[in-house]
Amino acid sequence: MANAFLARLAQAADLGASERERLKDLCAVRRDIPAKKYVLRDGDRMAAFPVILSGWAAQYQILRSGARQITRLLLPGDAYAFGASAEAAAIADVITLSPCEVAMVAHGDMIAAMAEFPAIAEAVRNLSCLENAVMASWIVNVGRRDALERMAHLICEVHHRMATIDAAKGDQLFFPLTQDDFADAVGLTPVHINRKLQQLRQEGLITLRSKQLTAHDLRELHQVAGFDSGYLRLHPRRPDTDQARTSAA
Amino acid sequence: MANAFLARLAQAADLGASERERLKDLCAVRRDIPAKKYVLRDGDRMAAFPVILSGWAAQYQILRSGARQITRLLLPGDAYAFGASAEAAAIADVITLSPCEVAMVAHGDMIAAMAEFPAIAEAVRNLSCLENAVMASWIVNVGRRDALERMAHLICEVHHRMATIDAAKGDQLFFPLTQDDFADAVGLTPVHINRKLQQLRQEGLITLRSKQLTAHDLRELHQVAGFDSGYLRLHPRRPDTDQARTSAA
DNA sequence: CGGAACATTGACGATAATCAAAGCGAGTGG
DNA sequence: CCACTCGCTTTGATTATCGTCAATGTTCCG
Repeated sequence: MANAFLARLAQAADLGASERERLKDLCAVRRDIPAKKYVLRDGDRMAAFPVILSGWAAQYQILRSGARQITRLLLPGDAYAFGASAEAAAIADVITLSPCEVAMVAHGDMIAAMAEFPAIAEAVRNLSCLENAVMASWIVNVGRRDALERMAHLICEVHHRMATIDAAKGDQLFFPLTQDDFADAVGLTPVHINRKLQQLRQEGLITLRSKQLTAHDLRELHQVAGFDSGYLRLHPRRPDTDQARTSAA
Repeated sequence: MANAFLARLAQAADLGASERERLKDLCAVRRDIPAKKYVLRDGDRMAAFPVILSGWAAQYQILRSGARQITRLLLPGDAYAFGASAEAAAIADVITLSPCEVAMVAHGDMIAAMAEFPAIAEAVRNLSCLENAVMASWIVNVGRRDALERMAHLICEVHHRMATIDAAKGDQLFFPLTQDDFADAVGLTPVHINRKLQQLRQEGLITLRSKQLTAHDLRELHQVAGFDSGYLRLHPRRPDTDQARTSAA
């Protein structure tokens, strides 16, 4: 499998051969990290930022009360705070949810690459915009959907993202979230997650066993979740509309 | 008052005179928009993105059920989706919450400015990182805090942000949110907002009348909210630590 | 003065949290 | 190879926060 990070950036902007070469070099330093281990601890002043090459990780916060809220899932190809200054980035904790292979990209190297190749800078900007869109959708999810919808929506999002990077076999995907993790991602309690998960199973929507999730009726799951994948597309309708226009003219 | 957008970018990176000149030119096209009017409708393919120069606006989403969730408050100096490609940005609705003066910055002009001045590109990247941090804190807010804490936290955030741009007179600030708006920002119902607002008043924490908010005990309000302004700082402790180090050496 | 938007109140209901205990399953060490 | 543990899942009973519905007040503005 090719470098997930490179693939991701290539989706976000048109990269030439030299851009690709350069990006490949950036991911030279790699680490293997087991599940449930820190990738990043709050307060780390980072000279390099982590890029997930395989596995799942999560960015989260812990409150005084001890409650945890996951604010972002990092799937293969995702990066934490790339491009931002080391100071601005030293905010969140990042933990692995499954064994992960992560690349540490030196901050200065990335800046240099962006300066040299405008296409890389553009890709980073677009990816950052996508990140924002995903976080906005999480706010909506947690703020305005009930338990079942929330869970269904997260599953839809994750399935779509995994499919985008060819990490889903049809309607099946690796889903390493513990019920506790799931709860912390959608702002519910593990107990409630458990009950609603049973409902999703009883309604024949999903199967989830030993970190393997199957969506039996994706159409219906989208319906339940109120899921619309539009916000996950980096170039909505660019190919079609452009074509449509030229053929119409 | 100087251009709020320029001031914002200047906070995010060190800008020279020429950078400032260029940025000033970018905000040439301005519009005055009354309260509760669209700044941007979903699907608008944007050749320019809006920058709020004065007033409050909000980015939001509406669900099938009709429920609305505000995903981001745009205060003076904030911009929507700057730097991102027009396609990637055409996702959300933006509406004014008070009368606003907004500048429309041409997308190509911004790209050009970033290409020409690395400091501007850096500022944009850092601001984008800040945006992310704020959205993450919203996810935490809506996901893991109860009604009173949520409301207190939003007030703290907004107060801090307004203070940063010199738009707060001490513990007083312009707060144009309707109780409906407030509800949609923190994922509650207007009725519940009303009741908890009374509690905040009874406990002597705030006064809120005719869009004017006063925080009588900011310390205590922070306490209630579990608010820590760290995530809103673009350059956490850069001045101090650098100084500390040089003096220690 | 009249109306519209916004704020407030009350009664009731529902979704999700809490508390506590028991079951299950995979990996470990004896 | 079997008991043992530890992390995770499941279940039940009870509670509480917040939502819903509906009516009444209030303020602002033309």
